Amino acid sequence: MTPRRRRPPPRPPRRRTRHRPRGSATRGAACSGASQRGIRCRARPQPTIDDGSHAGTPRTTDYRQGVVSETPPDHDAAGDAGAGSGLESERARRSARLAELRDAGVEPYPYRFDRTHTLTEVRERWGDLEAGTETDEAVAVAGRIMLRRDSGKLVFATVRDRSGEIQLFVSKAVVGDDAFADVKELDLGDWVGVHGTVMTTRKGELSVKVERVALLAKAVRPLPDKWHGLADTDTRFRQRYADLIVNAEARRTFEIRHAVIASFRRTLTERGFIEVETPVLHTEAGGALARPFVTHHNTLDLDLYLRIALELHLKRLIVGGMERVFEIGRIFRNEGISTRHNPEFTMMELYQAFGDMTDVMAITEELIVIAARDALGTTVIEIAGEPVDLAEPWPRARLVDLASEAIGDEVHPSQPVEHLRAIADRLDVRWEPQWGGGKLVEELFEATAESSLVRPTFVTGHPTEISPLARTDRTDPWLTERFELFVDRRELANGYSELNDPAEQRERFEAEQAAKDAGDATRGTVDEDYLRALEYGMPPTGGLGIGMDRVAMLLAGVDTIKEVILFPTLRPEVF
RNA sequence: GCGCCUCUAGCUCAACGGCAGAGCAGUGGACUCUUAAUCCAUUGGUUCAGGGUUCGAAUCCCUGGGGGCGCACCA
Repeated sequence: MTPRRRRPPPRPPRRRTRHRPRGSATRGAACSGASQRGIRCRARPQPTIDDGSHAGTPRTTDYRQGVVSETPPDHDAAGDAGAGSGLESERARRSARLAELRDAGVEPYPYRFDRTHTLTEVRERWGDLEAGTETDEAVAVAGRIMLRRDSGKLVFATVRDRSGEIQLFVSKAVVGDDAFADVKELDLGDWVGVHGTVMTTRKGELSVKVERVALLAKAVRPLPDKWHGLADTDTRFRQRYADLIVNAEARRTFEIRHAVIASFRRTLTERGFIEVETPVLHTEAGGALARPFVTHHNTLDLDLYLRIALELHLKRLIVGGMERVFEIGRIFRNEGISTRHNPEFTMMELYQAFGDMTDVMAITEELIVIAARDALGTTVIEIAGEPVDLAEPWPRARLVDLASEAIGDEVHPSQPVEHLRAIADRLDVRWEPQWGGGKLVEELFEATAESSLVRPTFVTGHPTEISPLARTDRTDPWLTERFELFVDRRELANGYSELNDPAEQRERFEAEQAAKDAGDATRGTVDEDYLRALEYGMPPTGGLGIGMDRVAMLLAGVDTIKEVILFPTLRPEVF
């Protein structure tokens, strides 16, 4: 069992993403959202509804009576609102409670609350109090009410802040009748600020003995099931806020993601890299082979592309003498969506002057190993069910050798295309006539060898044809000094010795342009400004790109990119 | 884009051609040491939408919508 499987004890294992996509919270949300705007829930062709006058519509009438502004703030109204059930009556009941508070002169959405401790700080400081201890230590804490246990003249509530949870101990005898009644009116999901003293119960549960409770924000909408949380992946991603409230696994995943990115920044800064920010809006979409998103600037009346890579601007900075630069930024590719692909994703790219491919391979290993240590406290993770120690050296193998071995026949981009096409046909690999030997060899590699790369592996020596920005291999003119890092059959990183000869770069660009003109939309164009930059002289340089989402996936142990992106791209919800 | 799967109360799930149900949440009540508190009572449904088959449809068929998975594209 690896540490990353650690879960808070009281909860059962959260379901992994793919099982049972059940329930349809989306609809519920859609309903209430719509009714706020006076639109009838579940849009059916029913033209009499959308005129805003709901009085004659039986199904919408009853719960509407409870809505704040229309409700006389007394208990009867709250009672009426609570009659019936379902989301709308629940929202009405909670809203009516808001109105009552306002009427009583209480601001249900105060501006601030000064706390003395986070909940984990309380636990750290008083965690070893013996059972049945009362202290005079006054604290002010804040959090969301997650659970409540009501036993007559005592109420126990579990509140949670970002750091952790703690129990509130509310005694009628301590707070008085009125305040006790107010506490009983609190709902699961409400944010509260609490003044009290630290104590432990007879069974030893560390608690805050409440003296005063202030409502910090009312939850008008009920929380998902307190035990099962949300199961429907659609709802989890669309309503990430709700997912984060009820799903500890999701919170943990994004903590890991944060730790990984923070770790990268720290490591690179320590090694003399400067963090920069380059344009997202490009006039040419270069640096990778991918379809771009197109957008438009009105005043300039100019079509622009969202960047598909960071590469070309960063290398301009190497020309400018910045020597070591990196950027962690969002990239956009107008391609398919899958468990491994989101249209926008986060890439880290770095460039190091005076180095080559071997330097950036070393940095790749270092970055990921240190990130694992920082995020998980260990370098041992589980990949495809097997424990793998990332700290062990990662094997390196040439792409052509891996492909040849998997095929059982030597392949190399220098071979006649007919020969390579015949092998492709034999292996049922589909090819296109404009592909040269390099592209064919890459396709053969992907079809045969790639799926066996589970443990971290550097694949090196990609054909020149598919690597227009990488420097030619010093021992083989058909290949480049390039590597890709594969882990769990996924490409995680890509780096090379950067091509810095402006004349050769122009030839490569022209080949890209020709391929694009021939109909391959993913291919590149001639970037004249970049060529001009190279003409000023770019020192020998090693460059690297790492897909941060995929590193986060690897270290968080999740198998869908949507699990590491807070708000993944989805079709718009129908309200 | 193609194939397969899926959608039932606010949430988690039953019912699989014959009266739409449970747990949680909510509501009313009991309880001064609970831990998903417990106990008693109880509200809540256009079964994703539309059409069809049938005496009868949540269930079978068709169309549409959302989502998931696989393939393709890519990182």
